[in-house]
Amino acid sequence: MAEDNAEVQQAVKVYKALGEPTRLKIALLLTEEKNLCCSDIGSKLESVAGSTLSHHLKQLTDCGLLTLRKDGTYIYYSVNRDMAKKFAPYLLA
Amino acid sequence: MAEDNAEVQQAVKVYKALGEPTRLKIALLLTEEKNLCCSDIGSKLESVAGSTLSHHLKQLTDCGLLTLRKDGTYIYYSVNRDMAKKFAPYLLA
DNA sequence: TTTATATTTCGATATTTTTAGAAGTATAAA
DNA sequence: TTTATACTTCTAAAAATATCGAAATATAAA
Repeated sequence: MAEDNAEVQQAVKVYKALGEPTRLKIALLLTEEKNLCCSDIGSKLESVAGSTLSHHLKQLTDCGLLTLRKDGTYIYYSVNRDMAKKFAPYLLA
Repeated sequence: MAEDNAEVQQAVKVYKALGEPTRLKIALLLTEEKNLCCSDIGSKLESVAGSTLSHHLKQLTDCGLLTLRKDGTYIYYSVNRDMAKKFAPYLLA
């Protein structure tokens, strides 16, 4: 299949990441306010275990939608706007 | 949560639909060539059972990404370009 | 009316995903 | 060094999803 290339696989990953309510909310939170850390995000969601949140953030980061910056024990996340623009501009609207 | 509204739920559905390889390929096929029917699509994919294909098409239709037109025993599918533009312009690129 | 074709629904299984608690790692603060 | 905080990894269970074959439905063709 012609479409079966690396870019399509990345698109699948991005859409899979966004196709889950908690993760979409995280992505939306991070378009409103950049540089939130894991626990900031956790406090803005309702009852998500830290380990669960960690998995979600990993998935969003692995697909390229989020970038991170480490500072001490904190990890600050932001949205990669180019990725959002390309695959999901709805996030930025 | 402020983001927990109907539009976000629709976005989740759309992204969930696109976050699976076969369904993303179907969506891409239909942006290249509109008005394909279920069996046309099946013949362009590798080994997907008709019943499976039917489920995928239902999911893509239910989220609003595809429209359909019935003609006899055939059902012709097309991409809803406004939806694609809003949520996943990558499809149209 | 019988037969064929296109698609859906049902029933069941296999796989993937989500979730969370416990334990682990890493950095910072006391 | 001890203690605390931030986050990750491990393990395991529960929930959701994908898949298919068989049966069902619907329309068209013979």
